[in-house]
Amino acid sequence: MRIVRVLPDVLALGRSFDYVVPDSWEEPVGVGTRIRISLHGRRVGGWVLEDDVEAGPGLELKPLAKHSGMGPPPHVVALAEWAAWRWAGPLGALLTVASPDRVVRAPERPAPALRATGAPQGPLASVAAEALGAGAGPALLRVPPATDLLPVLEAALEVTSGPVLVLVPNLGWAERLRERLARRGVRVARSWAQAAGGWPVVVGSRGAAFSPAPRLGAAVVLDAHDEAYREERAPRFDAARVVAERAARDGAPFLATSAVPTASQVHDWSTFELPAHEERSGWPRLHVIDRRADDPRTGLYSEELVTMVRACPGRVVVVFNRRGRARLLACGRCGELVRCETCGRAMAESGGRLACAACGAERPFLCAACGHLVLKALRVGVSRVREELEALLSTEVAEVTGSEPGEGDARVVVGTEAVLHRVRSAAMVVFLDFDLHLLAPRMSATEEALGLLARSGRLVGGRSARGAGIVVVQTRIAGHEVLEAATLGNPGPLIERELGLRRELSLPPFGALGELSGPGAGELFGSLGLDGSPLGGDRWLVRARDHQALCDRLAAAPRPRERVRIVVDPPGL
DNA sequence: CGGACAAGCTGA
DNA sequence: CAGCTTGTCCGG
Repeated sequence: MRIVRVLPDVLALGRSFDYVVPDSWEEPVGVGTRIRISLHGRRVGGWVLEDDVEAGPGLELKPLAKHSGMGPPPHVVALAEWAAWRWAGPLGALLTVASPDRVVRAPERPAPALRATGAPQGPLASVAAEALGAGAGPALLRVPPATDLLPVLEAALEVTSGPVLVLVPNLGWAERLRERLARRGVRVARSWAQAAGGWPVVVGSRGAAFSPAPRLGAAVVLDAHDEAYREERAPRFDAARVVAERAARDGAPFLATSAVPTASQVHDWSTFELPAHEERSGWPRLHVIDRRADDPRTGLYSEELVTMVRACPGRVVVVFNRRGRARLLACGRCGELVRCETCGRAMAESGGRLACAACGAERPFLCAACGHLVLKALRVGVSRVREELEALLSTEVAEVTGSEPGEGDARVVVGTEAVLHRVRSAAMVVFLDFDLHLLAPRMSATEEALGLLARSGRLVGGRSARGAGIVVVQTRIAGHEVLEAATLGNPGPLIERELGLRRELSLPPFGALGELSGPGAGELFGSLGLDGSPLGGDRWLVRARDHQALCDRLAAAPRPRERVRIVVDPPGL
């Protein structure tokens, strides 16, 4: 009698059960296989976690109820188990990421094919080849923002016959890259079944870290600093680090690229750089408008800026960060503004309810006019900027929001920093008030601010490129090191300084942090026996010497009855 | 998580 | 005491 250990896909359950594999089954069953079981009187899905388990004493085992096709192969299940430990979250959530959307009965094997040939040329390809070189360990290649990264992938394809796992921050980029590679004769997996079958290249976004590809030949993560690699649901894994771990397990070279790597990445991976002039030329031309002398009441638009925008022949993208501005809520159904019944002013969400900042009145989080429960934030800041710019420039100005797909055809578009993700190219990118970014009260503010300039560089192109545009920054801190780094096209000194600061404060990567929140946070914090401090409300910060210590404690501590949310490596700290 | 079952509350 | 809510337990 063959017994397997099964993890039900009921996340809150968080434990496994043993079942018998029916003799009549013909489909293959092994670690990772998707199955259905009857558990406590109901049918639920699950994964086989262990094969050939010893029968427990005196337990009447039930048979597996149904075969639901392939799941992640055993080495990916093991990787998911590691990630569940590393980010202190439920394994089932990671196995869901690692499983196909639809039932897959068999892998799709690639026909033996000729690979694209021709050794890649140029300085980028040669530094990438060096970084991928045998025995180098996890490598980080600093490349300026306006760089075509295809030579990096060609270099990776040179060192192995595959599979090469390539991660990019979003699906749009993934699809464009697949098409480009396919046009060059590279066989890129187009489905889960093909990845499982061992196609030579797999390109995907965050979830592809858990692709079913067999033992890797190489792994590449492009724009490794991008926050899109961080899963937003628990466990909040970092796909770039998952891929680094996976490559290490497979003995495959790992290469991350970034214009603005994080301090932790620079610390943990060996950094490779382009020749200084190459790096510099891939950063955009930067124009700083020093507003220190301006009357604070002149508002957001300096004379110099208005002149530059008027004179610009191409598309202008205006970035305005409305953080810290009053935000209005409106009903998602009837459009009624959410206002205080006592004093008539705008109310904001506070602890799941609506609160008036002016008079302190409180009421439930719903529309007073129609009772609808969905209230949406009005982008008041950006809307007003749009109107004001339109009046100033006497030209049409469009507002680009995070949710609407198109960028329209207006010459000038305005939006929050999300606009930099929606528009592909521009002649000019303007930051109306860059100080908001430079002074954000987060440890990672400087990294993020430089990241915005790098992203702008993708839109306008490198300073030495023909027809390249310009990035314009209005600020009262004109000598800020972030602006200097972008001007020189060298983030190195900034990152070194950041690392020094973090070393002094024992912040990551010199120590590990976790954030606990929710009603059970205090209880869990108490039972961990680790250093830390309350963050106010239900939130606690835990500190440990390293991830081994932090994650081992988190895995061993009993979970309190009440809910706790655990974020290992909380962003912004 | 969600079904089972027990204990607690209410109303006629 | 039926009928309903709320709480606790537990799954192979």
